[in-house]
Amino acid sequence: MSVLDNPLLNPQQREAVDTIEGPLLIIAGAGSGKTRTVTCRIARMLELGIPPEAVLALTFTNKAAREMAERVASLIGKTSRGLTVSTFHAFGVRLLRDHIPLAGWKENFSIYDQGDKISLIKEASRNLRAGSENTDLYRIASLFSAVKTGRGRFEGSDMPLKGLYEEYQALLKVYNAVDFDDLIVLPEMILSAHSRALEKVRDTYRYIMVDEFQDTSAAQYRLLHLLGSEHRNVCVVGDDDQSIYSWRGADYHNILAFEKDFPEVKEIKLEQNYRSTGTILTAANNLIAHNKNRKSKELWTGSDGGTHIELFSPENEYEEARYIARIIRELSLRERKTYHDFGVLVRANSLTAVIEEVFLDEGIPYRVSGGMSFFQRGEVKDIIAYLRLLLNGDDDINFLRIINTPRRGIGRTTLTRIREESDLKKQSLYSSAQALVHAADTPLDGRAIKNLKEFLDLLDDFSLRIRERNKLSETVRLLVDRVEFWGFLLQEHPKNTQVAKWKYDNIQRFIGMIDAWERDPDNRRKDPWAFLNRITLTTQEEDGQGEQGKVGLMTIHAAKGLEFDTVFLPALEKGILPHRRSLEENESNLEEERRLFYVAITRAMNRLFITWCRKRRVMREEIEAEVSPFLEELPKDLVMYHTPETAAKPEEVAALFEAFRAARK
DNA sequence: CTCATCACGGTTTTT
DNA sequence: CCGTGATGAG
Repeated sequence: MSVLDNPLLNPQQREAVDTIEGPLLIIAGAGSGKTRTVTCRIARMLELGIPPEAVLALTFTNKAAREMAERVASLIGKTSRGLTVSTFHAFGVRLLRDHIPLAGWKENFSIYDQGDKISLIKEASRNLRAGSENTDLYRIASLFSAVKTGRGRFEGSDMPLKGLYEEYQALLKVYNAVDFDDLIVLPEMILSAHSRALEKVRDTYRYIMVDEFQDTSAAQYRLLHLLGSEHRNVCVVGDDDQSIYSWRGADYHNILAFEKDFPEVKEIKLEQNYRSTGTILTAANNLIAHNKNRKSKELWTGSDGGTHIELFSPENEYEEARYIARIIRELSLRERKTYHDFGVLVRANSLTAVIEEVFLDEGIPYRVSGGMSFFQRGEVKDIIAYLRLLLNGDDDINFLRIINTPRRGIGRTTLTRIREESDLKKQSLYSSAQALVHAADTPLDGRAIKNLKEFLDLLDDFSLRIRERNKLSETVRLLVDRVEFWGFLLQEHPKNTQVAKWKYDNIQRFIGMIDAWERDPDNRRKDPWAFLNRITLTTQEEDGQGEQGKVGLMTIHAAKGLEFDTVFLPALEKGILPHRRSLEENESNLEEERRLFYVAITRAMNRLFITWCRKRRVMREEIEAEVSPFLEELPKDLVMYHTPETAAKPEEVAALFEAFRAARK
């Protein structure tokens, strides 16, 4: 039986699935069965005999990539080896693995994440003796990113930044490291300049598919164009109304560029929504109609009606959280919903704190996604830093991170000496440290030499172990023991063994993850370098098991692509959604903020609860909160103001709960 | 060189 | 209110 016979496909979807050759643009509204269409299309390709190696599917997040691979596998009944489903960035790594020497880097390069990038900018600034200009490093980092990807210039900003950027770039190269932007920009550069490499890549990936196309950046588009303009079998899927990553360079104008660069493109619109009630969909349609810049599109649904959107304005954020908790409990009792039917979506990570507190207090199980990733926790990053350094001795940033972690008596003076040597000889800190330890006229005192030598011997020892291809998880376990990390954690948290324990557990968990990765039969490349790159590109925590049956608490951004029976949107306040800082940055961000609201609404299948507080505690003070102006853009007849009286009283809830418990026995 | 104390700020969103 | 970074004493 062919994929095309799948009864779940509507005519538009089927046409998309059956259009394999030539450029294809699928405008897929929220909840329009996009994933099904895309995965069926891949299955169709394989069915037609296209070898999996020739198919490249690019997604935006790791999670999306994993899900797509899984769904394709379940469609064709086996894991399709050879199929490439990856994020743009991971694909960039793959290209660089083969070709980076062409750009002047060595093959064992390190990838620097946001944190490393900030450290590197600090380092560059120190080198230039630019003084500790406490200008916002965060902003500098994003300006550098804009410049590198070709969507920003230094004009208009302060002049010293250009020098700083050049130093930053030079350091990256010396450290044999690349940042996230390089993962896109370097492949583009290499492939543009080396036609043989380009031809090889083009011949390999003859069918390309891009999911969440509205989230691609200009640089990513250029890379895509490079890969696909020859064979033109490029299919992009997106929804301009769900473009919410412009701050990161995403540019939904790529949709227009695509139409221009591939004029023979076939366009298919998926406008039937299978997710939400008529009420929710109408509200979403009315809201998004306020945006001027969009491709016209109107979602419709076969199902009608649905309950009103419920509004409520609690006194403060605690009352708001308790209100949400109460509704969740009521609905799970009355309507037999399970906890994972509920999603609480917020604009900013900081808004989750109070809700977590109350959920914890009221015994509502929840899971938070987004926020700091496991791999970015300090103690885990420390261990990762060891590994990075062991694989790439030029990596000064990671050298600096661990040279005195755990404390080994190497301080500022010694470090300054090593830096001087390194500046003088133009070599890495590691090499300079080696040189200073063994030099006859070393400026270091005996104690420093001894400590430093111990550290270097440790590095040499473990670098050998890694090269000998010992089991990585065992090697890391040994390393953690050897540097006495547990003792270090205890020393760092003298008053709080709990915290030390927690951090140590994280490290054990990390080792467990390495172990699992080494055992995974689906991994083709098992070298430590591949592992490190993988986790550097995994900033969002992978949804592990044990997450079933919990309320989803996350940012709106993190909720994209998900759906919930019931959605809560707390803090729908002026200054939060639309976010003040977003508007301060650029007035025109208002439309993106509205899209954010749109994405949030369209996550809901059946019910939507919107709340805003009268007062809210921000930092130290309590401020008067105001309702978001977006709320007025929802049709009045679809909303209903929820007064506490209409809700169940606590006694009633208790009674229901008792009945529920009795029923289970 | 390490430890303690103090001041400060809280990052919108993530590969 | 809590965690991080700078600064100064031992």
